[in-house]
Amino acid sequence: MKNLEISRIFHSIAQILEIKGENIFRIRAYERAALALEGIDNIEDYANEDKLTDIPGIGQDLAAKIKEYLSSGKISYFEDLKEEIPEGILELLKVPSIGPKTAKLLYEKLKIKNISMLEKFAKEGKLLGLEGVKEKTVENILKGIAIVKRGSERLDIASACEIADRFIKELNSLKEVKRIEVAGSLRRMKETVKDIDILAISGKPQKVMDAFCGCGEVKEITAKGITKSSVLSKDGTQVDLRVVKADSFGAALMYFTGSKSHNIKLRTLAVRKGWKINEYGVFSVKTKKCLASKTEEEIYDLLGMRYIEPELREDTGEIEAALKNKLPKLIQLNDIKGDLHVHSNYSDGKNTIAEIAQACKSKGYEYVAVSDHSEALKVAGGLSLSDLKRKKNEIDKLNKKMKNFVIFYGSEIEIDSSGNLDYNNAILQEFDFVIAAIHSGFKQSKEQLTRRIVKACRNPNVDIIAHPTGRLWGTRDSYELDFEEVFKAAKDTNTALEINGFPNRLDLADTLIRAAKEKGVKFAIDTDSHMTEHLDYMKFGVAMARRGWLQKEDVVNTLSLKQILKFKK
DNA sequence: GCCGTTTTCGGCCCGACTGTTTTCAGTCG
Repeated sequence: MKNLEISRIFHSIAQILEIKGENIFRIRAYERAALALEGIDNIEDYANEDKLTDIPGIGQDLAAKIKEYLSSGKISYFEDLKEEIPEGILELLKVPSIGPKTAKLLYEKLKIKNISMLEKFAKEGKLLGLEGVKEKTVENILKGIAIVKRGSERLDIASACEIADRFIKELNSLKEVKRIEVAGSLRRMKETVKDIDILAISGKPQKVMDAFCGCGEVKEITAKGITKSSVLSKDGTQVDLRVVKADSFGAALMYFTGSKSHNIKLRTLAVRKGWKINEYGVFSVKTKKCLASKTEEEIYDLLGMRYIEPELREDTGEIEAALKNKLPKLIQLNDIKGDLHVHSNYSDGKNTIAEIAQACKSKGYEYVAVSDHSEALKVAGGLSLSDLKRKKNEIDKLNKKMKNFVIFYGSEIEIDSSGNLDYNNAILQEFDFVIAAIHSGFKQSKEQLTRRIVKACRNPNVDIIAHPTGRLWGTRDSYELDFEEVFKAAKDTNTALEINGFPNRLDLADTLIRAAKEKGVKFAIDTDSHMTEHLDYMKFGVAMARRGWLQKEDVVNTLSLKQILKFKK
């Protein structure tokens, strides 16, 4: 992903400039641009159409640097900067409690160039002579190094939800807590999160803070104040709690939900109107009077815009859309009428088809497609032709017994290395739903992988492409695809692209969903369940769809039983 | 370095907590 490579370089440039003590606004411009680029998956399209400066935060200068990187793989300005400040010093900034000023001090006074040198110096007491450094600072640096060493992996959304729930449950039992909510990137439902933010209402913040820091889940307290504290949970996740009064809950929730760039843009808009936004409310600069604070709705309303759902708050056009009253009406969990990608014990799933059907029915669904692996995927118990026959018979029998619910006979079919499907067309025609997927040959070229998926779309029996980019969080990166080609093929052949709700997949990614939607592609939100408990992952799939600005109409499994029969090929 | 209902210059979001100071700079979100 070129956009992420450039984003990282801009971020590094900002850090080097900060160490050099350059103009803070120039530094912010690089940081802002780095953030903006994270959300642009088709940066080459912007460059080719000469539209780079359409991206907020990208002007003439940065556009030229992006073009330079796309054509040469380098940004000469960055190469020059690295001559001045060794790149290794940026490593020091990863240590919590070390920022640019400290990094500069460590490099200039002691020639410390990396974390292992820093650890050695700290343990030998050699940092103590430095200006403003005493025992406590050294202690914090060593703690910080321990945190970096433990690894900075981001938490998957499901684990983060579990940790947050445990804290919230414990705090909610206090009579001093009037209300408590998750905020931060978890409320925005980002695929992975770095830390967990929790916001509470209470008139007795000190009591709440004491309870929070004393939670059974807490391993270490990193900061404890009257209204704000940070702890590390037993599994090493940072959890922040902020306590405010009921009057400022809306403003605090907004501030604490972010994203940072969303907040900055709102605050900038407010400044132009002679207002100031902080976590306590919107205030008139002149009269100091509070104009709105209790709910998020009244704040957005005051700013002259529609309420913006948390999943959209990334400063990728949602504020402009809200001002023009052009926000989409986002899909909701209860719009979903069925799950089209579920594994049974015929392949590598745990439950019987009857159990799956019952669980789906009790969720209020009208249908489920039991789509086990195809024969080639032996490791996952892919079904032979005789298995298929047995499975079809069982489904037919169950369907005769079930009322107001239908089990579809489905399969998740292997796309082989040249784009052919595992079963022949005569067998494929038998299925109610065919989901095609790549599970091997990830290292092929972008062209080969694209051709495989496009070929699968063109097969008249294929209804859905499962987990289209194959990424597994923390294990495997996406394989490379020409998305323009894939989206076009999906649109032209009326093949839905899957949004896979399984927490370590969540694939397609939100930015790609949005790009595909603009090309007119339809989607299926599935769970890829391997046991009935996994059916709950639908909420994560729907969250990704919402982050991709999808409406009910964009998603095929919001269709009623009658309607979806018309969709499938 | 970006940006514009204060438009080509002169602004640029805002506050809590910590450690080391004795009023504040640095870090973080």
